[in-house]
Amino acid sequence: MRMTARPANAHQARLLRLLRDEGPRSRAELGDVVRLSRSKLAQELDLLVASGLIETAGLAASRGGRRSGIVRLSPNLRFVAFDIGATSIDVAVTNGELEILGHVTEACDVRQGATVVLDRALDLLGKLRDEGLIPQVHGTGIGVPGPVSFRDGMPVVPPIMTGWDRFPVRDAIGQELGCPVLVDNDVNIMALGELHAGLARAVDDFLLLKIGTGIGCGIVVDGTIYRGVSGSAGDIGHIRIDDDGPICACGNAGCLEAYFGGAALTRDALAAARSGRSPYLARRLESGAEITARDVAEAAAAGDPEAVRLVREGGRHVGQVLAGLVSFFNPGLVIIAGGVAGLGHTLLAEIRSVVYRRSLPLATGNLPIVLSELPGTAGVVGATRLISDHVFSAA
Amino acid sequence: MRMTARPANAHQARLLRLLRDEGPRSRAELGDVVRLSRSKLAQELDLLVASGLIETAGLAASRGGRRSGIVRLSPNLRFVAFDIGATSIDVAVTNGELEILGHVTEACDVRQGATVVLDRALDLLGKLRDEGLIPQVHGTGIGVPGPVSFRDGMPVVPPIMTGWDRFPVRDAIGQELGCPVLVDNDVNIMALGELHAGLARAVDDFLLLKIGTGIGCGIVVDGTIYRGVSGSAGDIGHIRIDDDGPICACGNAGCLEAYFGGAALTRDALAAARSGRSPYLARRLESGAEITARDVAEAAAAGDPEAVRLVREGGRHVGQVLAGLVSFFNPGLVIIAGGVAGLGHTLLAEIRSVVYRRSLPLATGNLPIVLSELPGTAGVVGATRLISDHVFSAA
DNA sequence: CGGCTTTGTTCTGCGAGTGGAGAAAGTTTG
DNA sequence: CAAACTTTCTCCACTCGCAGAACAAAGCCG
Repeated sequence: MRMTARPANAHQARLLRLLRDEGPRSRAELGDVVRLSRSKLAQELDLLVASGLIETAGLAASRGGRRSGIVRLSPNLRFVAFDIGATSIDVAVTNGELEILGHVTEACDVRQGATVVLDRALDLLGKLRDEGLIPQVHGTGIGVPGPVSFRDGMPVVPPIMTGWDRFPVRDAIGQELGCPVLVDNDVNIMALGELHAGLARAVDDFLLLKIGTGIGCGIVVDGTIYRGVSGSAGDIGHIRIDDDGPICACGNAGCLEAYFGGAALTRDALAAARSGRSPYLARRLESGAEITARDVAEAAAAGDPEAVRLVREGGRHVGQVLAGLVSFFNPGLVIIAGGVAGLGHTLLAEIRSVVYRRSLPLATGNLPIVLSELPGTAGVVGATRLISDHVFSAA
Repeated sequence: MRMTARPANAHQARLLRLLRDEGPRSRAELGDVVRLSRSKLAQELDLLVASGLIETAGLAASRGGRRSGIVRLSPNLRFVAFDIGATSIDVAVTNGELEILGHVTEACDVRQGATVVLDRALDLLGKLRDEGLIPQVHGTGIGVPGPVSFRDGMPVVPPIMTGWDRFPVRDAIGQELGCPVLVDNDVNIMALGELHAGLARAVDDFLLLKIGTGIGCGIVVDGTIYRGVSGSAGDIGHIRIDDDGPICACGNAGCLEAYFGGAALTRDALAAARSGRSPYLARRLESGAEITARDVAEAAAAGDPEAVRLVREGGRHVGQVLAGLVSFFNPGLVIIAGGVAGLGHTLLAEIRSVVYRRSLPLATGNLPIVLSELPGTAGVVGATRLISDHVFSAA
């Protein structure tokens, strides 16, 4: 009876994913969902119990006859998530149902390089382990802020992750933790988080727009992440808005990120503070504090007109790009997420207004554009979803 | 022994698609490709022969021992393609291997409405039938120039197809011809044509950019057409290029189609002719001829500077939109097709230049951008591919 | 308590598919 | 030209996955 067992066939994999997504279920209810004979279902469940992946948990209420036995994922199952952001690390541990049991966040500059940052992440995991939360790790999902070769489990020519290019993240962490590991782009794992626990649960094709230090887009086609041929799909930060816009770090002019996103917003906010156009931000600057995107959000919430104008402008530019993507991709849902999503409804209203005006009526007719309802957890949930999909699949 | 048989299981379907794509094959060679025991393979092939879908065709050359029997798709198989364009109808008939046996084209304005245009298409099919090319029709694929509800087999709120909205094209033609019918967007079927017979044969994820009366984009994900949630995916003609560009028929300003595409190019060519900026086009206009996109192509080929400038400008605008799509979608190939593709290498060079400059290096690093090598036939081949995939699938 | 319903378990049988044994057909070698 | 080897085809027995029937166990209801 090994605990590191994998499902032996597609039926077992299906049952595990069902128990993960729907929680404990009686054997009879499972029989209603999966098209299997009662004998076959009982046989596979018995094998899963014997393998230690699931266990029995008493009897369900009667449905008019004999009470059916409940099964659930083993409470000893643990998945680990590392969500590496540009300026932060999130580490979380979940049970088999992907419920977060422990979650720590720490500021950390990704440019310190792969070894430093990953060591820090492992330290944080050690803290959670010390709390006794982790009898054993069954899989680890990792998100990093840049393009990833999913097949190789490593970043490829990432623009902001100095010292990470082709570092074998998957293999290094797999060695360290002795469990299956998958690595993906941080935006992709956020999209998976929304697919698992957020507003996208019933949607097959959707976009997740993440506006933070950078601007990226997670693409879900038919319930699975679309990564493109080199793993860079969704990298929309440098889509052109205007030929004579601000110069971008990438060398071109008028990129979306040159207009909006962490650096651009800080730049504009600082200018507004210095010129005095924004009294709120000017006071902030005088008090000696650094001006960040968060301050703009507060200023806008406080009604500072220049801050509101900045957010509106940003929303307009994001909307212009998103409108094109909606026409092209015709998604069933668009979710706005990321640090700057704290700018909230002012931003959302502006984005909506542009998209609904500029995209095809057929594409926008039934298209919700919403803010993420998973602030801070979409990434880690998505990371565990990624690896659990892998672990809960036929060997 | 019915000729309208369908494969009875997934094995038979697989074998039929193999014979369609690779041509006649010996039983022994088939055994090398499909993972089936010799006995099982022989059994399924015998069933297919009995159903009339395939037939034996002599013996293959020896591979060192007994000669193996060759099988091929029945030469009586026929697929029909209707490729309805904005201003033309193409009707073609193919054999089971999707080789074109007969092909007729006729100018026809799609705005005459569904019944008129489809009757005309059926007339043209009648001509081919009179030539004795069509013993029986096993399936028909139809492409139309507008968004389609693939599930319902009908156009939905198509902008340029007056009199077609929700007309049950699939069911009407199915009734008329007594065979399976599928309807899709004309750009999607061109993409399928490239996937079957063109440069995209070895590529899983690619874009087909069609520049004609309108501008559209076929999206292939993992070897299958992506249609979006309402069937309008790829409708990129109204993506914004500039806020203060020409007013578009859609009501917004600065759409791609307002800059380039059939109507815009004709407009600009006429202006160039009238103003005398283009001597070539001016002569053309004086001779009483109508000025069309084709004239611009000829003028550019003849070295008329203003015509060349028009093509370059157009290519630049197309490239600006395509660059964004490439960053977002990260395809493995981009094919440029459509009537205006006659503008050829001038256009292609300009598009390439913009895309390679403006898209992410990771996305463009190994990205061929090429002209279609299937001038005039991509649509009809794709239409028959669409329906043959359906007919050659397990019932 | 007795009949009815639901659930769990055992057993038999079916159909798909594999792989081996030969027969058939060709090639190569002495 | 015959013998030996190779490849292909056909037939058949056997395995495996699975469904469904039959039966046993457990619970509801009057």
